[in-house]
Amino acid sequence: MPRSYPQAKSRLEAALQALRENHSRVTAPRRAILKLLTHEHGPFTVEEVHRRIKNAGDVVTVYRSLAAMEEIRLVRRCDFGDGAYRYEFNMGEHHHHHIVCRGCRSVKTLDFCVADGLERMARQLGYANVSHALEIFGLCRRCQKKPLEMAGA
Amino acid sequence: MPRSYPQAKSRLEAALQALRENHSRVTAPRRAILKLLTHEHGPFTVEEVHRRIKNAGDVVTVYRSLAAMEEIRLVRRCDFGDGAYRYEFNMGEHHHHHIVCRGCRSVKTLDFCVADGLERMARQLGYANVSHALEIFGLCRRCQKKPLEMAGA
DNA sequence: TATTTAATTGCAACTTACTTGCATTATGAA
DNA sequence: TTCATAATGCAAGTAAGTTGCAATTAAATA
Ligand SMILES: [Mn+2]
Ligand SMILES: [Mn+2]
Ligand SMILES: [Zn+2]
Ligand SMILES: [Zn+2]
Repeated sequence: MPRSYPQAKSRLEAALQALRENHSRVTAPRRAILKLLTHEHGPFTVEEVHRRIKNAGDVVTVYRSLAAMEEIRLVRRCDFGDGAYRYEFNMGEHHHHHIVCRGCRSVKTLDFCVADGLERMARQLGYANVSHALEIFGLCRRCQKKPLEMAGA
Repeated sequence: MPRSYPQAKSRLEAALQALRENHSRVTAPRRAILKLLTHEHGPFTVEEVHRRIKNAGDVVTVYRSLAAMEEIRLVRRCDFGDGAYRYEFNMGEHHHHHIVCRGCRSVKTLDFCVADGLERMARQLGYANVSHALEIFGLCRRCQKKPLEMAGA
């Protein structure tokens, strides 16, 4: 059971407010999606969000809602390279990176970034609008003990 | 016109040899694929490889060939997050990273890595088989001058 | 060189994550 | 309450990539 965030409720309220301020509307599916994202550790795939929520509506709604939330910077999308994007709540907080288990897809957060220097370098080379994607992959302890097929290695 | 690599011919020969040593077979499609990858700067999508090569056979063959070559470490796959994997020749060389233009998908190579420390950290946390993915994104100078739709921003 | 084995290919069908069009519903501003 | 328009649901469409299988062919071996 993932532990819920402290301040989850106020984060939820702030997120709903941000929706309103962006000419978006607060609907039952969006409320449910944001409740999950603010209360539990992600990131989550669209399918996971949809599965875990009552009132999330159609999957298409989850796709569209998360895309809209990304636009207005309520959530971040990340790519673990396994064919499904994942979303996590991030409302203006500093970005971070993950160690992702290739077996169970569990995630450890790395709360700092080593790519600032690279971004600066890219800007010096003339690039605008610079960003980066960084994920660490490995097999977690638990998955190392399981037979390989289960661990997905 | 991309400039061709020095030593391209011997790299190609070495690659074909590596295929043989791995109980793989040297076929016309594979020869053509490796000729492209050793002679021109990548990385390339499967579609690009297929389009630019006579004798590359069916696209499925390109998919399967590149997958096989990745298995035996002749090529590396990278993910620019735009829906199509890309492959570049890399036969035991040190890995590197890229600055990728979000407009034209042109690539600048960064011949060093800043994630070694993170990998070490992951191993200390108990992860095995650690690796990472890192790409820098931006809009290159040329694309900054184009209208936004063209630049894909 | 001829034989044999197993890797590779081509084709068509399939999967999967995600997108789009459109008619209907419902939010929230006026 | 009215009303403009944002969001939704459903169905259909994309697009990258995978898979099954029969036919082909590289290359090991006789
Ligand atoms: Mn995170
Ligand atoms: Mn490269
Ligand atoms: Zn694990
Ligand atoms: Zn560009």
